[in-house]
Amino acid sequence: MAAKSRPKSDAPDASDRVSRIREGVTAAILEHRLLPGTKLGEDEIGEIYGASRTLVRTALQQLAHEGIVNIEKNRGAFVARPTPADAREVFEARRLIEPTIVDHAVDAVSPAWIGRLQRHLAEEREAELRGDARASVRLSGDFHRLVAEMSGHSIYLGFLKELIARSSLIILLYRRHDTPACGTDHHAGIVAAIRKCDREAARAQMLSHLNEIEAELFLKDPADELRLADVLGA
Amino acid sequence: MAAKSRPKSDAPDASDRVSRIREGVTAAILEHRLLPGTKLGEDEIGEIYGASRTLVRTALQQLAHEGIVNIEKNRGAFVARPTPADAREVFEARRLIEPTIVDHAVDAVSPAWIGRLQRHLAEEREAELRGDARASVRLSGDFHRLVAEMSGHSIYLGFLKELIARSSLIILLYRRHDTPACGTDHHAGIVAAIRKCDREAARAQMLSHLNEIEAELFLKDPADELRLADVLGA
DNA sequence: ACAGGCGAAACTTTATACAATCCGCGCCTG
DNA sequence: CAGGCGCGGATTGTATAAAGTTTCGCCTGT
Repeated sequence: MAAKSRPKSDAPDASDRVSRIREGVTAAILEHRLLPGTKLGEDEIGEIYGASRTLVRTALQQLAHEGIVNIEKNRGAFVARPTPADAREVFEARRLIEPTIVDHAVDAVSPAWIGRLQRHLAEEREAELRGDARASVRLSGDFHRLVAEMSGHSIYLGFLKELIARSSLIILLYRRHDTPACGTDHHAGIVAAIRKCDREAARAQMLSHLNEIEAELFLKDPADELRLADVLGA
Repeated sequence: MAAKSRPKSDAPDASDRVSRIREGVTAAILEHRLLPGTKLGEDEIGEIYGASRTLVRTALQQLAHEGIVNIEKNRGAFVARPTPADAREVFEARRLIEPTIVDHAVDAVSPAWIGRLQRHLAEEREAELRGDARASVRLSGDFHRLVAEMSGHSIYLGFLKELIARSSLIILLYRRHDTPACGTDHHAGIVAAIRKCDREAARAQMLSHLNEIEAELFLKDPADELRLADVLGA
């Protein structure tokens, strides 16, 4: 048999050059290395990744569809700058979806999954101890993504990926203090509830976790100085 | 053939051409004119819309991101063929999101919106009376989209657009009888509840409406003949 | 007659060249 | 001296051509 490996259509890493660009930019945004409003020139990115503008363009279009990049006609692509209204919508959606996700995660509980979750918690703790803020932020988002993968619902997973990426930008823009991005203790509590197959506790802890994150944000009133801030911020 | 490509004096938006392609294909899928598995050749579509493959490609990529088109590497784009498992996920997501959407729609109630909704109901009834199945299917989906627009939550709206498009494929694939796509009576009941600002009734009616739609589907067990059917169906 | 492999055609993918558009800067004018 | 106008540079949008891959048909060998 011609043992030609059949590449999965959705293999994120590996040989897909478009995916490499997309994930490189996404990682930079998730780690707060790219700030909202930053211009993402096609030639510039193409130079960095050694790719043609064609590939860069498709990657940027995908990111635009995910809501973390804005493409302005004849102007170019920019890292998105979510408004406070966007922020409220994102967190409301997360409060709706994520408790349901953890509920399904309980259905999929297994030693392998518990192991993956606990390994992830260890990584998070290590990054925080090391004071690596960038890794910390990225891993906090990855925790939520991991739970969504565990739930086995590909649609919820896709939605949540978008919400997490946008949340990263929101936290960067509107967080009050330099408090840790996502309390690791909360994550540990959620894992514990999942392991004990305690649905209600898991849902409740996820919900309060999200509420605490949003409570740390300072979301200006839309009618207030939002317009002014937006214009001046550009 | 080169002579034909003549840009109009004032092209409204070059990006609009991509949108026209995307919306044209989407409408064809929503109206059950394009069947799952149909190959969407780039040359073919480009010929139809008088556009270059570059534009067709971006449109198809957007549709792929919405989940109604599958792009297989080096093979091309095909209308998606949701599995029964996908169908269950889609309807579970809708059961989660749409009751919340109608809840928010109640907050936005106004004579203008009630008017739009009732005008839409009239359109639906007319199409059904006329026996126009294609318009009927499309309008049924449009009703849900309209309520989402009324809710004012752009994120929910974006998610729901995806879910509706996929639902259309699912209904086409798995509906048992030729029952009307979406009971117009249900829609009328939902509008009535919204108008009366009765949150609980609106949520409950939306939920039971979705349940009835899913109940009319015949979703084979995944472990059953799914694999076989998929292979033979191609 | 049938299985297996070679080859050509068609398609997607990628790169490059061209055209259109926008922003900034300098000049001219009032 | 201030403000408007027009030109130049740069960047994006689009089309076309080259390159790679898959698929299907045909041919040959057993």
